[in-house]
Amino acid sequence: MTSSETSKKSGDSATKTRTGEAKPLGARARARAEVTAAIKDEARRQLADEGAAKLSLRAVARELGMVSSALYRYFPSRDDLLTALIVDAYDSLGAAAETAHARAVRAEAKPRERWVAVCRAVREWALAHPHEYALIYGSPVPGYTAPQTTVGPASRVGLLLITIVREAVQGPGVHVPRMDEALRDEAERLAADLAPDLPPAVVAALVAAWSQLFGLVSFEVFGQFNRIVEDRPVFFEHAVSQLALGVGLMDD
Amino acid sequence: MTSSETSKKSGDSATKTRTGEAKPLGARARARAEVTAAIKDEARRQLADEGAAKLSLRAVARELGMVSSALYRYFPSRDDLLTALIVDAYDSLGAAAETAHARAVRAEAKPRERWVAVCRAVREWALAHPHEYALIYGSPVPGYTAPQTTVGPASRVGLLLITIVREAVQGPGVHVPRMDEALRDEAERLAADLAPDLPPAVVAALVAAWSQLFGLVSFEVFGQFNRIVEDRPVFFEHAVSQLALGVGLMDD
DNA sequence: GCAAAGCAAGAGCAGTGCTCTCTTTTCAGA
DNA sequence: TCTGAAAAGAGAGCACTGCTCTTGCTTTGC
Repeated sequence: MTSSETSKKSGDSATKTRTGEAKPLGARARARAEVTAAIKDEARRQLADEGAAKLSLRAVARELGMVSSALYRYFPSRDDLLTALIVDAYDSLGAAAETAHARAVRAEAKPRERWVAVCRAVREWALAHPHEYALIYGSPVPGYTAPQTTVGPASRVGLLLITIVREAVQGPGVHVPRMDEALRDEAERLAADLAPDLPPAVVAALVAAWSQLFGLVSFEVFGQFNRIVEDRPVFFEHAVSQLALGVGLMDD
Repeated sequence: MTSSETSKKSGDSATKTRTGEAKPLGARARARAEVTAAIKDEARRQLADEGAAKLSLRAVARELGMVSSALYRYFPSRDDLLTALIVDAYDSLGAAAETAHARAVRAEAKPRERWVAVCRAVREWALAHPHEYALIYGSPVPGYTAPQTTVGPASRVGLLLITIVREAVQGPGVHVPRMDEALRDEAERLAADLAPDLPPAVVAALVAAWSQLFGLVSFEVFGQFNRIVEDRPVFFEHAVSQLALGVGLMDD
């Protein structure tokens, strides 16, 4: 079954040689990409079914009709598979947030509405993919080593929030929040690193709001709101709307 | 303290004679309590070393010089051991927070200072016990079933925050935050469940702040602030101080 | 004193991550 | 076009895991 598939893949790739385009990505590389994707898909399926703890390389291989040792040609360890899923999850969440933002921009929504739209997208993605969410915002699963590959995708939501505030500054303006004297140095450092064009107090509030957004989402996804908060969407929207106020996004 | 709790599963409530007098807990029950505690201690040690994913019943038994099957007399499964550790972690965190609160009260600190003191205690406990923190506020580890035993200890920090605000109401008073019309029903439900004597808008803000506090702590403990926030204590204190403002705790 | 319950030990089952060897398939350079 | 290297799959095997079952031994309550 697997052998027939592989041979089929290599067979239809022969048609491609005719075009001879710049980087035709040979049949072998093509097959490798497909198998890699299939492994990740199946792993994601098991992840959604049972959670990261129960994800088993052998079970993935079994389901794909290959022997477990073959899988190690694609991912050198279970943790590497998990890392790949983590990167994909960050990308998926980031894309969802960016799509929501783009839609809000297209609808000419006010800054605060854009903020809420992005937060809502984060929440809905998390509820739709709870185990993937747990992978990236829950306890660090492997022996705790966040590879460098994750830092880019991981920051997409944060960058989006910065963008919203930045555009608000150029528009109707933001109300710069009050800030303790003790925070000055740290706030200036944060602003220099993340958004030199924004007031330090705003950047500091932004970072705090960023983590607090995921506090709200995590509590809902991880069940901490069970038997406490009933109307979760309304509660969430109100909370993130207050968060927007905290970073200085006014109504107009 | 937890000895009566731990024995509830095996149902050794034979200690209650018809007199109902508290029995001095025979040698066997005593040994059982000691072994149970030793198992949990060793498990906690391994938890701190390697994290929940690597916690192994066999390794715990090996370290204690007993055979793995013997351990099942005390905990019917690995998940039950984890559940016991979860309950203990909630209790430990709750105790740390309550101690900090009591100290602040004794020092006649103002409500907002009490709030900050409790938040600081939560953060410091989490940084001191990252893996135990991950157990209770990270991804749900087992097949996701939070037993009823956990709800009591789990709410200690939340109750403490409510207490602080309640006492502030009786003192210099709180500034009731603005609230959307859409949130009214939910806020009233929350207030009825959690603190009927407080304004619904305050209770809703309280629940949000509660989750946001753990968002801040989780981001720090789980490494999301790495290479972003440098002066973590100052940043944290400022953020939770703003949180206190959000629930209406004024300076005086 | 005795039956019942509690407990430790050991064997064993099914499953896991991972490594090693061996064979087959594919691809690129002479 | 042929050939040798690289890539891939198959299978056996190691050390480990959670968990169950059976076998003896000890403590306990009547």
